[in-house]
This record gives sequence, C-alpha cells and structure tokens, in this order.
Amino acid sequence: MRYWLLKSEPDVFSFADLKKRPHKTEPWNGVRNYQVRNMMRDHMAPGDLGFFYHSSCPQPGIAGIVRIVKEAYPDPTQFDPASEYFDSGSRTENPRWLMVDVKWEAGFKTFVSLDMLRSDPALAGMLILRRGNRLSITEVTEKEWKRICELGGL
DNA sequence: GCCAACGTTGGC
DNA sequence: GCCAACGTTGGC
Repeated sequence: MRYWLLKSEPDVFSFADLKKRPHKTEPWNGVRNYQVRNMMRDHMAPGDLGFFYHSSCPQPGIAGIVRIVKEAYPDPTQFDPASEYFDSGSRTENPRWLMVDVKWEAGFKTFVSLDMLRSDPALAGMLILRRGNRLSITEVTEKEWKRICELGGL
C-alpha cells in the first residue's frame, strides 16, 4: 500500500466538496499528464491513502485524507467535446487518459499549510516542495505521511 | 531526433 | 499580474 498527495484547486473542487458527494466519493478526472497517468495505472491501488492538497489559492496546503477506492479506468471526459478535458486524439478502443475514484476519509483537525510543510525539516525531501514541480499527483513516503498526520492533529 | 516556441502550473 | 519551471508541439 502506498501514500499519495493529490492537488486540486479548491475553487474548482475542494476537500469540503468531496465530503458532500454521494458516498463521499468522486472520480479524479482531468489528469492530462503522462507521468501522472502512468502512476495511477501502474502504482495506485484501491486501499491506498492520499492527502488532499489545495493549490492555486490564498492558503495552499493539506486539508485532509482521501482513500483510493477504484483502480485506474478510462476518463470519460476525454471523449466529451463539451468538456474542457476533451482530447480529440484519444480513441474509445484505446483510451489515452485514466482516472481513479477517491473517497473522503478524514479531515485534519489543523489545516497543514504549505508554510508548515516547508518549515519542517523532516519533510524537506517532499516532491511537492521542489521548485518547478508540476505533477498533480506525487507519492509520499510513510515517514512523511506519519509526520504530516501529526501536524494535522490526527 | 533536435530545439525553439508556446502553454500551463502554481506560489507569491 | 508576474515569473520560473517544465511539458508539449511542430517545423526541420
């Protein structure tokens, strides 16, 4: 079992939005990066846990925990011309883009801000803190996972 | 296969 | 709105 960090812009879809969904579950659609797609396909599995990270917003940081509840499967938005995620180069018989389903698992007692992540020496190696990192999903080590859960009050 | 141009991400 | 970083595109 692995640990992940998933970025989302809270204006578009927030951790609170996820909690309000039926079964607190939502397909993680819109991934259009090959590295991230491959990671979902090859390394993510139901049961894995992830941090829900708010990006591109006044207060970037981690709001809580989600669980991966469905393995990678074709993202239907790639075939929908009305969708902003439409990809005319993708074929139904060989879908280019995949998604997983995630479920709201637990909210942090304390929001773990980007500042808190940066200022903790135990987290200095995190991919999310690297300059220029643009992957919307990154893997988190078990040590990092436990430390961040402490910071979040869990 | 190279690489310049362009687009996107995301913190500030 | 700025800008650094990096992925993608497309001409050659």
